Amino acid sequence: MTSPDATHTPARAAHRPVAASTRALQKGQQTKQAIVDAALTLAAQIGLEGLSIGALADVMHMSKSGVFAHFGSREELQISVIREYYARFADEVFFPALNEPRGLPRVRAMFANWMQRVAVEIQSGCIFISGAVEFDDRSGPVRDALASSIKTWLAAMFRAVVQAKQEGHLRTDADEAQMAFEIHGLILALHFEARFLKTPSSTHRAHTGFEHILARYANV
Amino acid sequence: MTSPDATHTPARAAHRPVAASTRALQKGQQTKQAIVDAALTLAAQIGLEGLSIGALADVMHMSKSGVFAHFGSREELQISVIREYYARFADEVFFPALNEPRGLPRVRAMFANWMQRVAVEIQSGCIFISGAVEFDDRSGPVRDALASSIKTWLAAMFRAVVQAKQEGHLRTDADEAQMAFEIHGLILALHFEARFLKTPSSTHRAHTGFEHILARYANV
DNA sequence: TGCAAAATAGTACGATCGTTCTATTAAGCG
DNA sequence: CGCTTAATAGAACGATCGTACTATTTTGCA
Repeated sequence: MTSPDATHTPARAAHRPVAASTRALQKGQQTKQAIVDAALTLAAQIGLEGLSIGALADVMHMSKSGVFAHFGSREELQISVIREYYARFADEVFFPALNEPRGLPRVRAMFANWMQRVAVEIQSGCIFISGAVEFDDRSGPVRDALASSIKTWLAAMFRAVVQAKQEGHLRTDADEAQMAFEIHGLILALHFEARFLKTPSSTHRAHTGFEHILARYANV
Repeated sequence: MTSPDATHTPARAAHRPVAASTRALQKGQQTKQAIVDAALTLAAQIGLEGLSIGALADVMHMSKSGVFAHFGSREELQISVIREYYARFADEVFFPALNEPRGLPRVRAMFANWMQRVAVEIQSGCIFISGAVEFDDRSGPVRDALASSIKTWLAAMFRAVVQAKQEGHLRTDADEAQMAFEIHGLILALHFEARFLKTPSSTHRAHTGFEHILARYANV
């Protein structure tokens, strides 16, 4: 899971807190980061399309033009939000799972981290899911950024499954892409039923579903 | 799967073509129906929230106020669209499956019809899915209408699974709600990966996933 | 055919949107 | 400190939104 876009802010490469290289972040950069943070919260709730510069300016106690100047266009703001979301997703879900050994343990860790994140997003909202719906028949740079981020993560999950098979943890006839698809379905059903329908048992259902998938694909 | 709202237009009770009872549909009623049809097409593409009366008036070659007068508010228009979508969904997915005998055959038919509909919606868009994302942290009558329709359908699917177990088609330890959840996940993953990511194999993946679920829950 | 009622059009309103342009303030370096 | 440049504010733009109110047209029945 490498960055889907090289124009990423260098300061956020490794760790969250500000000041990365020799020079500290300029004033402008840190307010821009603060704006993106607020925009992320806003977009998670009302969607990337619902995100408005005016509302964002209110939250930030800034003028519309002051916010706008940092991005130059609404699309660029949306793309910044997507990149920030992607970075946090990778930090919370993907990278920690690398501490687990290749194979099934890592797959389990990735799913567990994913579940944990979705559990939070039942309240806050998930930009990957809402964005996919909002941009599913549009084109342009925002859609591209979103699709790129999502594909990168799904590919990482797929690779982990492939490795599990290589390690001999899965049955020899296991279809890795099929397994990844079914896992994705569980996450989507969890998000749908928990966030929209407010079905309380959804988390348990997703966990059980994952065990069912393992029972099918894993060795003994 | 009964209607979630009794104020349904009586003319659409059984079959699509107009004129139901003794008196034919008044002019106003049939243009209203035409507006709802157009609104449904529009909403499937750009979402219930993206639906605007101005754009709808353009499509209909009518004035904004002419369109507006039929509904009295945008919310009422959105609710009409949801009801129309629900009615079509029931006609295409649920009712035909009742021709199959109770139990596994009917479950299979419901899933097959559902799949077939989603296959179409890969191009046109699905209001249940996009609506769920748009209204997942809102409240009000539109959300209520949407949630009611979706819950009605999911409950129908669940009942079919329960009947399958009653008929002895499922293993005695089969958890019906769990099975329904996993099926829902397949549909959501299909919609996500086919419509947004444009992964061509998604339909096959969903079919295979369903067979996996049957292999787990069904008797021999 | 004529007339009441329904259906539709037309216009206007306040709000909000993204964006542009210009002015003002704050920051950072010599 | 002073000066350049970056950062922010302010005002205005055209567009679009949902809705209200008032004509005008069309419909359907006596």
